[in-house]
Amino acid sequence: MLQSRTEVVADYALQTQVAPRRVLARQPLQALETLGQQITVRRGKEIYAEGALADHCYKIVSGSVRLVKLMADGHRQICEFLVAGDLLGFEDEDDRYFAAEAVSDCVLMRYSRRSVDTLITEDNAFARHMRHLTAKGLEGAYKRMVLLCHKTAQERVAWFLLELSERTANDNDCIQLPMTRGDIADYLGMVIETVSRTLTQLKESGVISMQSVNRIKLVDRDALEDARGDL
Amino acid sequence: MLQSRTEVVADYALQTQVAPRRVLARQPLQALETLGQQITVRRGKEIYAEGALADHCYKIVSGSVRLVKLMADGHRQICEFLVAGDLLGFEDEDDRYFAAEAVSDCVLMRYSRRSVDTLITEDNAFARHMRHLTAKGLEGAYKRMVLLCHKTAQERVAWFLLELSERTANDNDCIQLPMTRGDIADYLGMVIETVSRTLTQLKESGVISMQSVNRIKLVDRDALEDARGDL
DNA sequence: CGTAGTCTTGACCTAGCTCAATCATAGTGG
DNA sequence: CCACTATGATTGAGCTAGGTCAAGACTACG
Repeated sequence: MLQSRTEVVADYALQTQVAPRRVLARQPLQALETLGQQITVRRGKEIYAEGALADHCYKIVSGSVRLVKLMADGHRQICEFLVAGDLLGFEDEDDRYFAAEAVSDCVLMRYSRRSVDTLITEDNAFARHMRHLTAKGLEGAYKRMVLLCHKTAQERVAWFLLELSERTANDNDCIQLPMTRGDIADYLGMVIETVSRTLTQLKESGVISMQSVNRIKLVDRDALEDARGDL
Repeated sequence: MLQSRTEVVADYALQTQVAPRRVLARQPLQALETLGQQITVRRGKEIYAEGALADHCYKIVSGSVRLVKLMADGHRQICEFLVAGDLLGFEDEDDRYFAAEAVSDCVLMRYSRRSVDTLITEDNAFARHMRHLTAKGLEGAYKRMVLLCHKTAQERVAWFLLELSERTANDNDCIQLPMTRGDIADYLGMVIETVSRTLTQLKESGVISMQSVNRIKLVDRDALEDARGDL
């Protein structure tokens, strides 16, 4: 299982290269390319800690990342999953509001906060692009808020699967889940058991099938979209 | 009651003038002052609609505003409450993701998107300040996410009351609720009845008292902070 | 005084949580 | 190659917080 989780990483990297929706976004980011150095982070390791000084920003080359907020009462909230191509830690704040952890083995580009700041003040297109990304991030957060307030377990899981299938290019409507059920639960505001039960329900109603525990085939995408409801 | 809701507006405006936490934020925004024109919006009226062209930005002079997302299934999500001093609609997007409505009668400063864009490219301090505000907004959204995922009705309402009391200066730990129970419910991901019940519970346990239906006194702030839990 | 909008309270019901047992899979060491 | 172990996933059996539905109560205002 660990093995398969690691393989996914390579997939993402490859697929993102050709995913058309990223091409547009790439242009203004070329200015970054020369500034960064490449680093790797092993599965489960922290990229940065909650409360740490925000001295670097990152771009995910391959692998996926979770943004984690840990509560005193032991609860864990996953604020966001990020995949290859996504930017990370560009919030304009002195210290991290949440931690970033590698869900699978990751290759990242790392940029110093200072050089990014300079780029933002000097390159208008880049600055505008960053503002746009932040706005999209905020929009996504509000969407999740609606999800967490008003949606049933089925709707949440359906939404999650569709979202993941859109964000990571995939062949034949087959998606790899690099994260555990626990991760999904903490992302969707549910418990592990409910995530598991909901997946089996979807499987039994023929909407999805599971080649392995973390390889899911979207058999009936229309039914899944119905199950998600509108957002 | 309508009367009292309207009175609050004037209070906010006055109090924000002297609230120390706003003073710092005001400096970089002075550049805006000359660009805007003042408008008023009556209680319940739309400032902008969901999906509308985002051609203006606003600053709240007095009154309060809700950001509303309406779902096809009839559910309504209030993404944010904004009070005097807050900025509104500065997201870098072509059309509005949610609608903005006046919770009470409002006085707003309105700026054309074009002039704000120019200011952002020309005034680095202003641009930085705007990035910082957006980052704070995102942080707030993630906090709400935690709230919606893991918190009980009591914790949500306690959090809401404390939040409101911090954001709107108030005398003697007394806060005015410009919004209805329905608004609060749609903000906290609950139903009207539960909001009402929770408020009575807090009242009966002596944590708060209610001078009128929308004027709440925080009798025991410590107990309220306990009820909120940590965030 | 009547009306309309808002708020409160009560009685019920259910989606999803908790607790607990079992199963599946990958990695390990002999 | 085969136990053995650890981690994760599934399934089952209750239980409860909060949602639903329905009936009143309060308040502002014409």
